[in-house]
Order: sequence, then structure tokens, then C-alpha cells
Amino acid sequence: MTQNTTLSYHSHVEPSQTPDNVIKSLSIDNVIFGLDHGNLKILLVKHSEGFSKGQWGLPGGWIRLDENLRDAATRLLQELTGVHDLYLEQLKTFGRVDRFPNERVVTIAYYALVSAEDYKVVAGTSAADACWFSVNDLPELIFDHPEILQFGIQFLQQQVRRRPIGFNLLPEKFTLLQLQELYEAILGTKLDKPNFRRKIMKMNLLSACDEKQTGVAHRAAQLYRFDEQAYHRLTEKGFSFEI
Amino acid sequence: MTQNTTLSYHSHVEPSQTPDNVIKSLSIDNVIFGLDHGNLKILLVKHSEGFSKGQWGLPGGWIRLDENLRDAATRLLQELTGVHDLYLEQLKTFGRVDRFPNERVVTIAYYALVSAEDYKVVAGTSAADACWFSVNDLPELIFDHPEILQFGIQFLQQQVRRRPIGFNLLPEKFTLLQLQELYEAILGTKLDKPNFRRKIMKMNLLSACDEKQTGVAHRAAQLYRFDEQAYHRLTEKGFSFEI
DNA sequence: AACCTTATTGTCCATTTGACAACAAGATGG
DNA sequence: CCATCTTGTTGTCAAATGGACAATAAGGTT
Repeated sequence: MTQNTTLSYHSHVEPSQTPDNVIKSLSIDNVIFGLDHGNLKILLVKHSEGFSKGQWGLPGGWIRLDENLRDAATRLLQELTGVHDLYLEQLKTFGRVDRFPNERVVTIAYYALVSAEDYKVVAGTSAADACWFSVNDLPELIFDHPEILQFGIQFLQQQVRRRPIGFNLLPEKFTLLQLQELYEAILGTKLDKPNFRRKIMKMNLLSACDEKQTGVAHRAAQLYRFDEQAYHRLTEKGFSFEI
Repeated sequence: MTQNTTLSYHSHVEPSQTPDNVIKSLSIDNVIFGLDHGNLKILLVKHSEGFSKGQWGLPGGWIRLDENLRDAATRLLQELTGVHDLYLEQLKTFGRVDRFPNERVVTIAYYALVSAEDYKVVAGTSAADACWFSVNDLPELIFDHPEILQFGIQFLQQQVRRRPIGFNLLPEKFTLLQLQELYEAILGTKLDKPNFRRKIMKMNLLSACDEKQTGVAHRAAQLYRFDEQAYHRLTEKGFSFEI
């Protein structure tokens, strides 16, 4: 953990200060989406040092020479924000000649979608601050991070319709309405309750728990859980998830 | 053009020989698909120098410091194979620690789909040979190129259903049957002619030429052309192409 | 003119989608 | 204890879509 300050480019000032055990000219940036009470948020960090001190950006940094790309993304995220145990997928690589000041740096963007309530965000030692921002109310971002974020949002909206990534955001046991509201939040649309319900149930991806909702002032809803094995069985047969 | 031999990593032997005006540790590899009389092919080059001499691989090389990523991909492809005037899209970035011998090199893969008949392939000065291979009958490939290619094929099959990239492969004026056969080749399935026809026509992406097929021993088919403007108008309204 | 091939249009039915009504099950408040 | 409120769950129906295949049209060949 004492390495944080040398491995995040947030502490970086000029080329000669890039640490030795990393790949030069190549960085990682993470686009982490969080759903917080129906609002789509994004995880940002404020730089504590270097020429971008005081500015907000995506959590990222340098890749170690002996480290695979996804591992680097995972490590950097944990170091800067404390967020861990999530599955990062590669988004796209950004490399405009002038995207980084003074030297040529190409960055590989990774993304993930998590439940913002579940993750206690803690600024790492190399970050002055780390927190969730609503995607509709963002601070000014460093470098080409606005472009990366923009791409990430579009990508997310496409992906969420084709992969069951939404389920990551819910507790293990959830109601159909919770699931529906999640999709409404991400897609920014209203969905018909009965139709949504039938569509999901027909996929045979949910298994009913023998439990119901408690503590609500109305009829308690059935609780379900996502059946990952069923999903894998189906995709191998050519099934494709679509909302 | 005299720079070919210094800018392609096919001539590369050890780190110290990487030229100075490129990004270290970062390369490009192109996955170029060609359709040749209904067969899906892939463009490969044979290395003329370096430790991979005599072996086949994807056409790729180093990125210049003052060059955007897609420009690098385009240039390298032209230098190595003579193929030009096509639109390369980013595929994915591959960076396993041990993917490249002796040093850490991450590679950004680009891809495109072209009509193999239309492109005269000419080995560049730094390549011993360049030609199309059927994807079912490939030579042994260097590095992790089999993995990149595998990923590219899967990606292509998904993309071709959602983007009208197939139209690149046809002459400007084409018949509906030509279009259908193209999709059958890429997707590896049979399609119903009347239904395919209606599906395509309903999209309003084709405009009829006032010409018909000539020189055929049967009823001449109407010729159509792809209406790019119509496509853009529709996508902005949220239309999604699906086959 | 008979016949071949491909083009194009028509039809039918099963499935899916979207909109919305209806009923069920609790909880709350009088 | 009953009326009422909220959300859960099931039903229904018309329109749109998709897939299978028959029928007809338009040319060239023999």
C-alpha cells in the first residue's frame, strides 16, 4: 500500500518520475457505474498531487510490468477508492496524440457496474478524495476523461440490454419490481409491469426463493434469485438475453 | 516507404532495436476479414526478418509517437499488404504478460471487413509474403495471434447482425440475392428469400436504381444501392439494424 | 412453345409485443 | 370488521413480427 503514491499517475508530474516497474506510455482508467436509489452514478477521484492536483478524474494509473491488464485495473481501483470484488470488463483503448499533456500516453479503459450502496468508498492514500457523482451533475474532468465516460455510458446502455449485468446491482434475493426499477433507471425509460414480469420469467433465469418480502405496507412480493448456472446453460445453447 | 523495415515489428529482434520514434511496449495488429466467393478469409503476412522469420501473423507493428491509433493501424496495413481505403474499427486490446517474447508488449487489435476480390494484396518491403487464408485452414500463427483472431471472428459474427457492415463487401449496385448470400456466408446459415427481402426492404435503407441485372440467363433482378444518409437519419432516431 | 432459373408477391399461422383491465393479498385506519 | 390503499399477479386482446411455403412473373435457353 505504500506503493500507491508511486503507482498512480495522479501523483505523476513529468516523464522522468514515472516509476520503473511499470509500462511507460500506457495507463488504465476505470469507468465504474453505480446505481444508488435509482440514480446512475459514476466513481471519480480527486488528485492529490501532480499537475492535475485538485481536479477530478476516473480512477486509473500505471500497469506493472508483471501484471495482466485486468489485474492492473482491479488493483488501481482498490488502491484509489477501496472498491474491490467486482468484475471489470475492457471498454476501449483511447490514444489520441494530444490526450495527455507533454508526453504520449495511451489508456485502456475498463468498466463495471455495481450497487453504489454496497460499496463504501474510501479515498486511497494517493487520492485526495473519492466519491460517487451523478452522471447528470459532473465536475470538470481531466484529460479526455469526458470522452471516455461518454463512451462508457453509451456502451453500458447497450450492454445492459444484452447481458444480465443488471443483477449485480441487486441483493441476492430481490423482487421483480426491484429488477424492473433497475432497468428503468439504467435505460431511462418506463416499462410495463406485467409485461416486464412475463418477459423475465419466460427466460427461466430466476429461481423463486421460498420467502417473501417483509416489512412492507402492502402485499408482500415473491423473492427471486438469479440462477447463474441456468444462464450459462442457456447461452451455450445459443440463447440470447434481451430486454 | 523506406521506413517499413524500421516500423514494422516483424523486423524486430530485441528491445534495443525498436525504433525511437514509436511508442515502446505498444503495438497494433489488424484482423482483416475478406469475403471471397462466399468464403470468409483472413489477411496474414509472413515475416521476413527477426526471430519470427518465416512465420505467419496478423499484419501489425509499432505506433509512431505523433500518430493516432487508427492512423497507425491504417498505415501499417498499407505498408505490409498494400490494402488501403478501408475503415478500421478497434476490436480489443490484448496484454497478457507473456504474450510477447522477452519484453512486455501490449497490442491494440483493429478489424475490418472487405471484399477480398477487390483488394490486390502485395507484400510490402518488410513482409516476405502477404495473402488471404481461409479461416478454416490457417497456418500456425505467432504470439497470441490465434487468440486475437478467434476473438475477432466471434465479434464479427455479432457485429454483422447489428451494423450494416455487410454492404462494404458488395459492389455499389447489387441485387437482393447477392446481399442475402453475403449474410448467409458470414453467418453460416440459410435464409428464406422472400422473408429476407421483406425484412431488408422494410428498413428503408436501400434505394432502387433504375437499372436491372444484365447478362443472366433468367429474369433480371432489380439493382439497389445502400443509402448511407438514410441509415444515419434512422440511427439518430434510435433505429437499430438487426438481421 | 416448352422449360428452366431466379425474381417478386401473397398467404397463413405461431409467436411476440404492448396496452390495459381485473383480481389477489396484505396493511392501515376508521 | 370493513372500506380503502398499495403493490403483486394473472388475464385478455389487438397489432406487429417472423418463419414456412405457395403462387405468379419475367426473362433466357432449347
